[in-house]
Amino acid sequence: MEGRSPIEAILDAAAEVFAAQGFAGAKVDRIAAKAGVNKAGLYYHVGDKARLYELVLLRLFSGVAARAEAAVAAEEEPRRALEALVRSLAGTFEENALLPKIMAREMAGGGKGLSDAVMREILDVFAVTSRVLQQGRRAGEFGRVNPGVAHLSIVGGLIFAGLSRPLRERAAGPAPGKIDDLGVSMEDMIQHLVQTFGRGG
Amino acid sequence: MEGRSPIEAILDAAAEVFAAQGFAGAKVDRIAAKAGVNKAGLYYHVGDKARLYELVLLRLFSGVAARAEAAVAAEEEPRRALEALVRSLAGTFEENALLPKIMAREMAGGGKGLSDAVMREILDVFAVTSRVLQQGRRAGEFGRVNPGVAHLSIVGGLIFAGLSRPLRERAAGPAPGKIDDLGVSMEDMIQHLVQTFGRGG
DNA sequence: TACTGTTTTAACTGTTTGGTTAAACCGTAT
DNA sequence: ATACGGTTTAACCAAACAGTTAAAACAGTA
Repeated sequence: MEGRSPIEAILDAAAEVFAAQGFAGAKVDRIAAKAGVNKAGLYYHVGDKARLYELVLLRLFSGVAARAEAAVAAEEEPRRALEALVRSLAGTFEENALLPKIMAREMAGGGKGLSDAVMREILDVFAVTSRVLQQGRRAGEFGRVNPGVAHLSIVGGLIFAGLSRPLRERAAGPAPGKIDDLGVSMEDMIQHLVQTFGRGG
Repeated sequence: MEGRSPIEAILDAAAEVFAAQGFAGAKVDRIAAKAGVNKAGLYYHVGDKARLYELVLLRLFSGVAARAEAAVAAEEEPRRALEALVRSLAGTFEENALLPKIMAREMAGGGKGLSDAVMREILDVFAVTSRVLQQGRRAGEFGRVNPGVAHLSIVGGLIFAGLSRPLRERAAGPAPGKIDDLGVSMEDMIQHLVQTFGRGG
């Protein structure tokens, strides 16, 4: 917690606490302490708790669609584009594990805390999925699939797989060298999704 | 809120509030008010907030596996058994929409609030999926699929589809007669899952 | 050094919250 | 009547909490 600006430190700390405890469970004092600033400093730099949450969400979600878009654009073949999309999303969710957590919490709450900007980002991701599937179908390589179903399956599957990992590890018991808890790795999930939607329906 | 026992009224109210607001966001006074009892009465009948939450979870999760089990047992043919399983789970999640919400929140929190009993129930559901797939493969009707991948896809897909509905409706805008928000109905999702895992990989 | 604007901080405030208490209430058996 | 278990309730409490304040520390700069 040294080189970054205080705002960045605050947003990082806040994202962690919001993800782990939820909005109501997150205590401003705790976030400030984790960020290494005084609570009053937090209010000075960022604003109140609601604004802090909004900024955290924006930071977490912004760029997800662009990243997926770029990954897809780098591929010509539809099947490769689909795989690039799935891997991009999986990478996003894995590198920034706080995003799925906060997303899950928000969805449980009906998405009341999602600003229009965040909603737009989410829709942009869906647009990428939709386009990839459409191009694949036009090229005669993919079957006819409802793009909404595909998108929900891909995003839902990846998020659910990531979030359920602690549960699966717990269920597997204290097995010392066990690599893939309960026999499911993220790679398994990715390949399943690519195969499912990269083939006909 | 008349015929039921006060405990049932309390647990019902608590489930709603916990699902909508999370554990920290749920206020005991609000739950008591919603249940039509005094806060002290709530403590008298149930206990403190943690115990209340535990009871709510037990009530929500218990029977899910048994119901799926029964649905599956009623079918002979593997493909029908798979469909029965998926429909049973979809029914459970739809009739009791609080379950996916609380589940999502728990997973975001690493499942720290899930008692061993609840974990066992979750594992029992997985066992049903696993068995159905195994029987289908033995009968030569299903392809080789990682049962963990299948289970995560089915449960994750159904839960994610259900939870994302408010978001999709919001994204679709105030369209008066629109039936299936953003073109995805639960039936679409079910049929996709049944087809995906009821065929070879 | 003195001045100015920014950043940091300890201390404080008003409210909300989980949880308790002691008294009142109620049906019923004596 | 009254004594008694189970139940309900208003009032209360201490701790936790989001948010504020006013003063101090700091950084630049003339």
